[in-house]
Amino acid sequence: MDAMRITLPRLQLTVPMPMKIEKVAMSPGEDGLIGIPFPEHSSEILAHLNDQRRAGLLCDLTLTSRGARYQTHRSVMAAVSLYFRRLFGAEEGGGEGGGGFSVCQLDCVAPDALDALLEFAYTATLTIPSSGMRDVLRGAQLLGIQCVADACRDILGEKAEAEGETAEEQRSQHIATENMVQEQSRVDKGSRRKTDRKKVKNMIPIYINSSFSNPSPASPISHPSPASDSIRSQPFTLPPSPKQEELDQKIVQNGGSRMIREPGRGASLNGGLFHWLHERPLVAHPSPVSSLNDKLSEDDDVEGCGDDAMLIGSTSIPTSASDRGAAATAAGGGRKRKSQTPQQCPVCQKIIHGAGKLPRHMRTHTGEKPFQCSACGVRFTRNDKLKIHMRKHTGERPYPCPSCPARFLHSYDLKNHLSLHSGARPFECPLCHKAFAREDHLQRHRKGHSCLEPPTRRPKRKPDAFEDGSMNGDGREQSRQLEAVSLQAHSSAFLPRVLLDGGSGSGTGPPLMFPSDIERRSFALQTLAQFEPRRLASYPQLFLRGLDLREGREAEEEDPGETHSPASQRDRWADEVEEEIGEDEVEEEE
DNA sequence: CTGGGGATGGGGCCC
DNA sequence: GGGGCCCCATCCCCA
Repeated sequence: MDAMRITLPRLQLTVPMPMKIEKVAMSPGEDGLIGIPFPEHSSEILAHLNDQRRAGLLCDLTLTSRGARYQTHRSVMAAVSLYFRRLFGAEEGGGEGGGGFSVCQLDCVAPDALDALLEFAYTATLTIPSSGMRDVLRGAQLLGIQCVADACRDILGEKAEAEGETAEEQRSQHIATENMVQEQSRVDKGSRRKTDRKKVKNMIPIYINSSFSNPSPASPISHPSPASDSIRSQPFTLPPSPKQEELDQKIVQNGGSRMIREPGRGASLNGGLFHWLHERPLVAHPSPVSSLNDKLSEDDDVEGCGDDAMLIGSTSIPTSASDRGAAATAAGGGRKRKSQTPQQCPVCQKIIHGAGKLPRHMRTHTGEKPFQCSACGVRFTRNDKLKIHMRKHTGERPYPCPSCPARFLHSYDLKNHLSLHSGARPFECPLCHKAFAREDHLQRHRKGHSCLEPPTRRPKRKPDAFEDGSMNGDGREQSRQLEAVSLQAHSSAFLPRVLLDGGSGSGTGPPLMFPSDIERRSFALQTLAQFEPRRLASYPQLFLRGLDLREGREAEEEDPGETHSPASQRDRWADEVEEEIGEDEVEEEE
């Protein structure tokens, strides 16, 4: 249900839409200047630049590496790379602030690595073969792309090694960089045509301790504004700029066809792909509808499906929803399901249960907040939420604690509070046995990386304890055995196994990923599948794994028969870990 | 990292 | 069927 939370923070639908801007401006109590954030602006700019790069539009820089050519934009490269900043004199206090380079030969950076770094520059996504990690690290160091270099070192376990560099070494490397930049600059100023053929053979590996930060900071993937979408929908029909024509001619003169390499194409696909998403994925732009779907998928991954790619899921909506409801009823949740006609949202196709609930749901799309607090002007999408909000002004706290003077605004606050009195912590981590009073705290605990310490409360299982019949296999004993699965199982129990296996270092293994990027990759894959299937075709393994991964999560989270009782959750988690054990044992036998 | 408060969106029941 | 009210799950934010 929350699979997309990381990449899809709650949409601020009231802001980007022009008709809502007026509402914002008219909000009482907001005199003077107003700030209207467009959180998707930076990502859209980057995406447009990437489109231009792929189309060869407005490119004013060609990078070459061992025969491969990559068209790019100097401004982007200067924003990403300290090396290019200095090369172009674009660094703060720099010289002419632009330079006149058109071709830069970087034979010291492997083509695939350069390709990956370029892709990173335009998408904030680093996609490289795991076998090419060192090349990328080397390239990132050479070009002064610090965040990529740091990530590669982390992955390669060379953090300490890199940090162990002496200041003297870094100084010498820094000087080498300066010399390299100066040399490149001097020659290039002399003859731009000569630059095409010039080989920078004396590039010295450098470590630039820059403070580069991602040019596209994490921003919520929110719906694009209609205006931006209309722009995006227009094909690129602009004629090449004179500079572009010159550049193209130059490329032809140099005997090289224009080469916009796609990441991961060709030989680089041999090994297991390492796909690392830096910040948010920028592989493509979702349409407004799909954005809304994505937004909805925060809560219901299957239900919010309006695009063709997800039609299968869409057709299953009514069944799924009704089944879930029926299952909830059958599970003895308490409330009897009222016979009512579900309504389907025309925007996201989501099935809304309950008569009269569709308008309420639609406001989540439009951003309309018709209910305004007369005291502070805050607006709400729902009247009942405003009513609760008004309690803050009236001081009404209708939920008193029977055990103490505390009173609460919400019934669930009281419920949480009561658990403090009772000391009840019904939500226990099946692995470290840490107990929580609130389910969401346990979920947070499981999702985070806090659950990494080896279990200490219970002894390790005996090797054959389960087989010799001395154990009855009940849940408690099973839990003890689960603890013996080891730290790896502990940390991996809630991660798709393929991801962890990817860390084996094998070049042919599955992709290695950071756990926190699971959802991001999943989203990126889906977006890629929807908007750039051609590129996705280059990632067969990645695509399949991504979908498997996502389906796995959905299967886990969309189980129509699941209940949210602590006991049932423990059972499910125990099952997960049990499967983990089974897999481990199979591996041991092998 | 955890505990706690608050916000948000969906579903059930009722009028 | 529309809407109010309530409960619930989940998330975010802050200390």
